[in-house]
Formats: sequence, C-alpha cells, structure tokens
Amino acid sequence: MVLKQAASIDADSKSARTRLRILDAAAEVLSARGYAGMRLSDVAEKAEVQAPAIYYYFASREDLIEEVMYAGIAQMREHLAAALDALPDGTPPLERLTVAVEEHLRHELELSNYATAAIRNAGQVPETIRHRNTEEQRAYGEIWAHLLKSAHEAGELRDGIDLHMAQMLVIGALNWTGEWWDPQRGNIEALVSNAKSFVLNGLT
Amino acid sequence: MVLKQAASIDADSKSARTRLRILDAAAEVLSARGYAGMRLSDVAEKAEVQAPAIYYYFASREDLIEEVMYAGIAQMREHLAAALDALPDGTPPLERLTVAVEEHLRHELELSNYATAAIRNAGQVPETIRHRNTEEQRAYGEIWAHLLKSAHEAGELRDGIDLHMAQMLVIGALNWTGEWWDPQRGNIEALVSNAKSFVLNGLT
DNA sequence: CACCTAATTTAATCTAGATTAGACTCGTCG
DNA sequence: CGACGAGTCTAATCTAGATTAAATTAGGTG
Repeated sequence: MVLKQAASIDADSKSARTRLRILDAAAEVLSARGYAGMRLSDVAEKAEVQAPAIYYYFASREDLIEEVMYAGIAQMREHLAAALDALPDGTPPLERLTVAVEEHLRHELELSNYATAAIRNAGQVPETIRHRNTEEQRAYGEIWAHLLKSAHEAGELRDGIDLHMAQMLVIGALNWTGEWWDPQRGNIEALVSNAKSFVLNGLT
Repeated sequence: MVLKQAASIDADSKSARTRLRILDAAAEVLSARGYAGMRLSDVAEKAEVQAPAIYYYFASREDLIEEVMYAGIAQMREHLAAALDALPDGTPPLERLTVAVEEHLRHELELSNYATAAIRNAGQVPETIRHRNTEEQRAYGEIWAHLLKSAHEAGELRDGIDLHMAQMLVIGALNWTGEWWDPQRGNIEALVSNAKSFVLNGLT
C-alpha cells in the first residue's frame, strides 16, 4: 500500500533492517513448518514485531512467502554462478561439476534458510507462487544441465547415462541433506568431500 | 470412541473399505499439500464421504495423519525386507544393494502415496507424531546400514567412504525422485537402471 | 518547539476449517 | 413388523489465525 521510496534507496535504514528481519524469520519458519504451516504470528515473534507490522512491508502472507521462495532460488543460482565464474579458464568439466556440488551444499547448509525453504516447499506451494518462480528454477537447472552436457561432450561421463536423470539424482542427493544434516554435530568438510566422491564415483 | 470389533475382524466389510478409502485419500492429500495443508474436507471429498464421517473411524485429524505416516514407513520397510529375503542365499552384498535401490524406487513411485506422504512430511510433523514413528524410521535405516556394512566388509566399497553419509546421500537421491518424477511421462525402467548405476558408479 | 510522515502497536473483524451434537438410514435379527 | 446398532449425514459450535481499522510513537525537519 504505502510506497517506501526512501527505504528502498537506503538499503541499511532501520526500515530496511526490519523488513529483512521479517524475511529472515519467514524463511526460517517456512523452512521448518512448510507452506501451510507458516503462521504470521510465529514469523512476527521471531522478527520481534507484532504480526500486523508485517503488512506494512508485505501486501499479504502470500507475497511474503513468494519473496522468500524467490530469494531462495535466486541466491542459490547467484552463489553457484559466481563460484563457477571464479574458476580459471580451462578448468576441466568434471572439476567444475565437483565445485558445483560443493557450493550447492555449502550454500544450502551453511548460509541459507531461504534455500531450504525454497527447496522443501517447491512442491506444496500454490500455482500462483510457483509460477512466478519457474523462471529462476529453470535457470538454476540450466546451469547444472550445462555442466553435465559439457562433461558428457568431453567424454568424461559413463556411457549410457541419461543426463536429465543424472542431474536430478545428484541434485536430489544434495537437496536431501537439508533433511538429515545437523549443522551442530558433524563436520561439513567431511560431508562435502563425501558428496563429491559419491557423485563422481558412487559407492564403489 | 466407538469400538469397531466386527469391522476389524472382517477386513473387507463395507466399513473396512470406507476406512481404507479415507486413509488412501488422506495419503494423497497429505503427500500433495503437506502436514498443515491437509484439510479434512479435501480428504472427505476424495473419499466420497462427508467430513464428519472421518471421525467415525479416526479420533482426530492427528490420528489419521499418524496412521498414514506410520503405514508409509512400515510398508516401505516391509516391501524392502521382503524383496531382500527373496534373494537367494549368497547373493553378493553389492547386488543386494542395487535391489534395495530398485525396490525403494518402485515402491515409492509406483505403489504408494503413503510412502511419499511419509517421506515429504517427516520433517514438518509435530513431535508427538514423529515420536511414535521413530522406531519404524530407525528400522528402515537399519536395513540400509546393514546392507552398506556388509558391502563394506566384503571390501566392495570405495576406500575412505563414510557409511552413514553414503547411506543418506543414496536415500536422498531416491527420495527426491518423488519431487520430479512424473509417473505419466517417462519410463520407470529407465529410471531404475540409471539410479542403480548412479549409486554404484556415480557419474563417471 | 510543533508538525509531518514513517513505523508500529492494540483492538477489532471475518473466515476457514476442525470438531461435536443430534438426527436419519438401512440392513439384520428377534 | 419393530427394535437395534453401524454408518453417515446435516446443522451447529468454537477457535485459530489472517487481515483491517484506528490509534500511538518516534524521528527528523521546518
């Protein structure tokens, strides 16, 4: 309703910080409770505001959720793209692939409730929200598809592999870590290294 | 509230069939909408009864959900255990493992809304429900842990592998198929075969 | 200091959906 | 035929939670 010109200019105003606190809280609750289970009152509590304050920043619960989901995918894509860009020219395709494995994992597990929120709820969210995120979704898949295609064309992948299925199996193994990995216990370095060799070599 | 002695004796009475229709419907809705999103009205509609009829068979929404989740895990475990039992003595550990991959996949994708309901909601369900299912959950993991341990002791697995992480990565890849696999298009045989070689050999 | 707008609060409102109460139906058995 | 209980329905009830309305406060600016 109200335009927030000033706020959007100054990315660090008090207002901007409150907005961010709300988004962060929403990501956390959404990730933990799921689409239908996310209560604004919980979000408000975690963000240390009263529930109606949320409406000052977001037009509706759906809008808030949509922004969280969008950020979840977009940040993941940006993070991965940046990491790949940083690799020296001529890095072999297979190595680029293992970098992707590592960065997907690190981003998901170390940095982002947004990522897990987006990952877990992709399937439950209503059509309207899903629709707007389709493009980002596709772009993220595209990166992986390209990595696999390059590796395949370089003759580095097993014969008879179905690239799309392989892609989804890899991403699935990585996405699922959010369900069981406990950031408290357990060493992320070990997970990254195990995941890398699992993706390349399987169990044997 | 009401005891249903007769019903539980005759597994095919009209009553038993209605109860099953409700359970099936609940599994479907739960799988699609998630824990908090499952409305009894939707379940009722799919089961072709009025919502209050559900209370004739289940004490509460929570009880219904709990039964679906329990069945989801238990059936999966039974299915896998039976398939492994059917293998001839002396089947090598690695082959037993690929059978497990195949059966997990087939059960999840071909047979069971219960399985996907249980898989997807394991993390969002409240403590009370989760708690009662922990044991089944553990038993299922145990089967896999044992398969991996045997293969490892037979020296058939890669050196340096962390068995628990490997287990979760494999199960993750399989569980995630429920999120993207479209039973309509796409050939499950191809998926099974790709998953098997991915688990054994990775991408290369 | 007095005011204006941004930010946030408290106090309604409104609705969806779970649950309960109280019939109604229908097959079976005396 | 009349009673009975299982199974189901329609018509309440009750509550949580989203949303809106109407203050209230805070921070800057003339």
